[in-house]
Amino acid sequence: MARSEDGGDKKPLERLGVREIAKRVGVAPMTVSRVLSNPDMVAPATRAKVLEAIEAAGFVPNRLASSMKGNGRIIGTVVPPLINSGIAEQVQGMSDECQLGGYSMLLVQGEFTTEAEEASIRTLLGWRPAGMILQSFVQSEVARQLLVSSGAPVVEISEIKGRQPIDMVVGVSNFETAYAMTMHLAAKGYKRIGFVSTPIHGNDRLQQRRTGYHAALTELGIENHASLEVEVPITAAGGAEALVTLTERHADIDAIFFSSDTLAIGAVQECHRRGWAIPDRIGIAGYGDMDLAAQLYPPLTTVKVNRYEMGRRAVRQLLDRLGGKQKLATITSLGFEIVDRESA
Amino acid sequence: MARSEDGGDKKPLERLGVREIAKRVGVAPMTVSRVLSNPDMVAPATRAKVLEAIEAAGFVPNRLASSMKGNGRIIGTVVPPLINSGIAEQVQGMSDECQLGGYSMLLVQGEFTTEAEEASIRTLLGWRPAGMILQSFVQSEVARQLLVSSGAPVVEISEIKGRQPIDMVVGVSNFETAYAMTMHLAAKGYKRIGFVSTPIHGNDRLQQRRTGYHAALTELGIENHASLEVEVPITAAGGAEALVTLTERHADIDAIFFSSDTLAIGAVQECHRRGWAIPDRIGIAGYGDMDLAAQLYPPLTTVKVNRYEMGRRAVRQLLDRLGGKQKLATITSLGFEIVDRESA
DNA sequence: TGCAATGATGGTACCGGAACCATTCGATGA
DNA sequence: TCATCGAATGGTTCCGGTACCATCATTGCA
Repeated sequence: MARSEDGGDKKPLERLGVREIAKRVGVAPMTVSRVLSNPDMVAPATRAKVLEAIEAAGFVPNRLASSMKGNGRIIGTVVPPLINSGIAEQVQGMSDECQLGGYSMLLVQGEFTTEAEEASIRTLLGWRPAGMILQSFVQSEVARQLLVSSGAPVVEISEIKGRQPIDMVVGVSNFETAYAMTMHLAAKGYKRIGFVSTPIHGNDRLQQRRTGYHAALTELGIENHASLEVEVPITAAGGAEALVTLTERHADIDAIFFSSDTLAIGAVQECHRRGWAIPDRIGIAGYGDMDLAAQLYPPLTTVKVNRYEMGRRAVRQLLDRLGGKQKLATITSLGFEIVDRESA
Repeated sequence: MARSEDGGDKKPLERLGVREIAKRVGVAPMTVSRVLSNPDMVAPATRAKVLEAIEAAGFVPNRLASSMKGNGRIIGTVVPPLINSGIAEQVQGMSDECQLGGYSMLLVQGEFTTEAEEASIRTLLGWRPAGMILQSFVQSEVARQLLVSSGAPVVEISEIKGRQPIDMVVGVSNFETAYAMTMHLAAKGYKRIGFVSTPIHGNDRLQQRRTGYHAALTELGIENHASLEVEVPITAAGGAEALVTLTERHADIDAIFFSSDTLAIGAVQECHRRGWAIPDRIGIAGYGDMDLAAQLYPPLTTVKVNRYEMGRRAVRQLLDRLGGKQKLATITSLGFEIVDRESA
């Protein structure tokens, strides 16, 4: 395709750089650089020649080098296991928005232990990202310090209220959502409502959801019983197991609010297995409104939170800040919706 | 926490580098660099002092700089939308393995159009990754050329057979899996078996699955009818829709093989809605064995492919190559399993 | 006609680790 | 006692794009 006219063209290794291209065209390296980042500063004729040479040589500019001059184009992010419901959508949203803004996304898997979190953040900072997006609040004080002194903007996707954010926050009020769903269930006539979640410890979101559930019950004049709450792994099997546990503990339980659709769907399957009618025998509510929720039989009543949008927004915040559009720390609360379907 | 003893310590910006650390400790920059990458070459006493200074200053070495010297620590990957079933697990596997090997993962969203693919690969190459992992075969000839001349090892996670791979391949034989499942359904007594997939065009995997389905039917002495095949979007609703379409077209259809569990699950829900007994009225088979498949009511017969492992293996191949353990192009075929449950 | 303003382009240093080679020094052996 | 060797450490340069400033050529306007 690219024919070799002058001696050194014959597809050498990847030993190409602006200097090499410049030499071939007969201009200065700076001019080539300008064609790449500020095309308007270069005369059309020159620009065309440079672009042609770039094309012919299959030259791909080294972003590492330009990043070193301070124009980082990496958005770093630490996420919990992608398999968890909702995270994938969120990452998708982040990725899409990154690409739109011309940034690349560096993805680091983060556990929730303090030291793992710190390690993840160290790794990220090593790449001198233009900005960072973190799931839930940063626990480690050291990591917090590192982030602040890095000077890069940070978005925490998390619970809206609570701890002091490092910089910006995007999220929903998990308290509100859970409160609203619990009240919704009560309004539908359910008297004894259980609450099932994945392990709560160290997870702001879940803590807030449980608190919201508690607050609603209290407001309804219902006493909170720890025996109405269960923690299970985030799998369909976990949901089924929780249903079994709770109905064994309380024969009169008439509704269960699951902190994740995955769990709720598992519970619905368990009901089918037992021949229990939903919502007559027991009402089931989920959280997340994943794709399957609406298609489920019976359709799942759930809290709809737009995780994709959450991811997009987080990146947008970052890019706006980088673009100098806003200086201040911001907290963006996305709305939510109680999707009332037939399962409760 | 870190107290400032000598004048210049008081947490300046992020203007730290090996040179600065070296100055503070009273050694040469090279020594600091060695502490970071070849600690054994530095005397324990010196090393300790350097580490202490690093710790105190909150210094995080700049990986961009070291990457420029040829020790890239980025594994780049282009993936289809994460929301698609299975991809999330796979990315998880890749990510875990990357971290184990001390690499960071750059994630680029890739569409399946030729130009989008090319753009994604260009972006990736800009970061001079140590290796790359691509989903399905690369279509664009230009992109292919770029990849080859980049000199970095490439793993395509795709269909095992077929096109000439760029370098290494990890995957399963989609032909085999679909062939096996179709034969399995026939062995269970199903006579008229439909095939539902997401859009096949440009997707090697799906093409091979369909071919496997065709081959099995042919071997069974059954003629292939295009009317037994439907393409729908990869959602539960799509699966339900496909079930409707096929049963309307062929009243005598007695089993449907879905190319994704998500579709199959949607179809199962549709059956519940219609009060159709599974597998008596119709048999349903999926592909992927996602978490929910086993918990579904009735449990879903499906093809189990370990996507997580696939991701892990892909990265492992890359790292082995980088470590010089193997030189040749390899094709790794992972096994699969027909999980016979009650839905068919 | 002359000189400042504008636009296009070139030269060079720099970002921050690390490869490469040089140097220092104490220990060992003949 | 001195040559030899290896371990520890230092000095310099380079990777490749680009910020910064300098240099021209051209144009506008007093």
